[in-house]
Amino acid sequence: MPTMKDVAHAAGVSLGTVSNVLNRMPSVTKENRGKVEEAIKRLNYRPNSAARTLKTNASHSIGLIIPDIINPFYPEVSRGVEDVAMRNGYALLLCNNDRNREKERKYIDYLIEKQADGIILVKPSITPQEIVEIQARCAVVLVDAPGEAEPACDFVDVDDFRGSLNAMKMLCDLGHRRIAFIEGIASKSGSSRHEAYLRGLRDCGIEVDYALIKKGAYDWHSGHTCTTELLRMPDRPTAIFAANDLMAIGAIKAIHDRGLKVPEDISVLGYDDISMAALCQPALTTVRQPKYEIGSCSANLLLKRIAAANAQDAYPFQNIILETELLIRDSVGRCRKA
Amino acid sequence: MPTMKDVAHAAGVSLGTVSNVLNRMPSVTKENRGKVEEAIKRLNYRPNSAARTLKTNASHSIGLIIPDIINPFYPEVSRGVEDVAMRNGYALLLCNNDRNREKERKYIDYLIEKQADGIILVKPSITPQEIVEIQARCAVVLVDAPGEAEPACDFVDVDDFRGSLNAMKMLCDLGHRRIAFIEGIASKSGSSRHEAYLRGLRDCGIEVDYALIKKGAYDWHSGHTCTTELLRMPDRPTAIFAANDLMAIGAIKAIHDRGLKVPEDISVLGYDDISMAALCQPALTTVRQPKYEIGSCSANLLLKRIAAANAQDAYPFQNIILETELLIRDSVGRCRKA
DNA sequence: GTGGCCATATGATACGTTTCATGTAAAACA
DNA sequence: TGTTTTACATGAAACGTATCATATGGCCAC
Repeated sequence: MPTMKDVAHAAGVSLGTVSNVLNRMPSVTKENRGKVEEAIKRLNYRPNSAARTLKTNASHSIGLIIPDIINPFYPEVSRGVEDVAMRNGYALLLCNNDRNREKERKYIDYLIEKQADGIILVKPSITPQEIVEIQARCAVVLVDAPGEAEPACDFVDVDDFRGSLNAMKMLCDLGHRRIAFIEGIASKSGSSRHEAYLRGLRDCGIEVDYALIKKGAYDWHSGHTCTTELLRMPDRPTAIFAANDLMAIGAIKAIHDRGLKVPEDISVLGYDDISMAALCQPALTTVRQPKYEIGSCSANLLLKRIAAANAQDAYPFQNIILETELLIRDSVGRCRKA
Repeated sequence: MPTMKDVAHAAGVSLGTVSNVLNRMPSVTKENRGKVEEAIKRLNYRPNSAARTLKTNASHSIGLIIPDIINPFYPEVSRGVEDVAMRNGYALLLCNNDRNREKERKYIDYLIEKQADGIILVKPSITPQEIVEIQARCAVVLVDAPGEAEPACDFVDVDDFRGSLNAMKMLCDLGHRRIAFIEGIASKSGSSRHEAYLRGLRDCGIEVDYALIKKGAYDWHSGHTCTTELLRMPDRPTAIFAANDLMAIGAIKAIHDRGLKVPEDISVLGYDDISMAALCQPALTTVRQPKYEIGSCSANLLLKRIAAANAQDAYPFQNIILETELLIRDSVGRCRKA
């Protein structure tokens, strides 16, 4: 592979001049610039980014650590990240940690070793203490981080409480009084939805029936089994709020299996708006999370932080809260039960 | 950040010894190894992979260029790639080209500049000539490449012809004679499915009715509109074979919109087995593509090629054809029309 | 014609590794 | 004991780039 030295020789100029041409420095005569550009083309020269990284201490790549790209929530998030990264000349290193603490640690170390300029950590399980250590080495943005001990860090979150409360209000407005909740695995966003469920009931003057709260696991299957249990109740719910779409779709399936209809017999409300939500039968009424924006905002935040770090100016950590949107489709209807 | 030199100094040994410890060379005494390891821990030293890449000419990272991670087909593919890559100490650089020739070129150049050891190109649109040029710089594996001029390259494909033919046979065996086909955008895999459709009809002695062949675009919407047209025909089909699941789901929706039932009135057959296929109503009978395996096989092939290149031994290009699987669910039934 | 100034070009140096030729001391042998 | 072999350890050199102090030459003012 040809190097800058080869280019310099071929163009009859010095190494420094080639460097100046490559880095768009103004102090190069038209003539030399032309000679260098010609030589680059002729030799088919490509810069070696490893050498550049070694010298400048900037790899122009960022890492994205997510639970699992197969989870229908994350492709859009990662696309948002990638678009912003690439638009700014940054490459994206993708890592799936399967919500496994150890894998997460390993990936972080790996990205640091790869000289990533920054890392976006989605649903991190590491401790605030560890985050501080990482920040000493590269920029960090947290997405949907556990809230208990919010560390000094940039982060992006979704206002799940507001989104869920809003959805609950709609259910109540449609006359539903017996509303079940299928929750997910414990997490900040999960507990926000749970709290909003309780608060929503209270706001409407409905007493909580804890038998209507079921523990799911964010997957289709648990939505199905939880719903089957709910349907066996003597006084079954007229609406089900599932903490994510996958469980909501499982719920619809369980309702159909029982020979009942959605939304005529039971209304089903989801959360997330994964692509399948619009296509299932009936189309799922759900709370849309701004998935792409989660990714693009995180990436923007990260790039700003990287730029600040390079310029040695520390500005305060930012905290972006994105809003949800209630998407009214076909799976929720007015309560028919007098 | 501490460097190897700092470690060497702290441990009271030479640079070479530290390097030998880091690279697991056997020729280091237990004593020195211990001293070095202690120093590494104490200083919290991390290797600088940019320097290593510069020296060894191996970045231990590979690129994956796909159309779009949001397309439900690709998350699993990319997960397959990532698992294999990471298991072998390679990082994954993810790029979405939106099936745009220019973006594809740009990403390839970018990956080469980043010193990627290899690139997996999914549905590439570049020319065989260009592929040869890239191969001079790094390993390449092609997935679902246009077949017209198969270049000298490793590649992974799916036997779409066989998979589709098999599915067509099932439709015929169930008594269907008027079978419609909704095709996708022209591509190798697309035309295989089309050919298998024609061949399947011929094998069963059914004459082709070109009015039953509609041009879709692999998206939900085109499946819906094509089907709506088909349903308006005086002698409408009893089965629809869509070239992918998204269009099949659109077809089901169109059929429902018309007040008809799947599979009682019309059978619908998909292709791909995206995650939503199992969850839609009725669950979609479809031809499963081994998506994860497409990714993992490609990555394995690529790593082998990289290893061979490093060892200077050129072995013949490999050509892996993966098989599909017919998944019989609920959207296809026996033909009711006497 | 001289001195000073600006614009541009030069090339040595350093970044953090790996590698390899060379050095050293202990072990093995005669 | 003296010589050869073995086992490790050493540190200089090189990978391809960016940077910066220094050099060069053209231009202007006096």
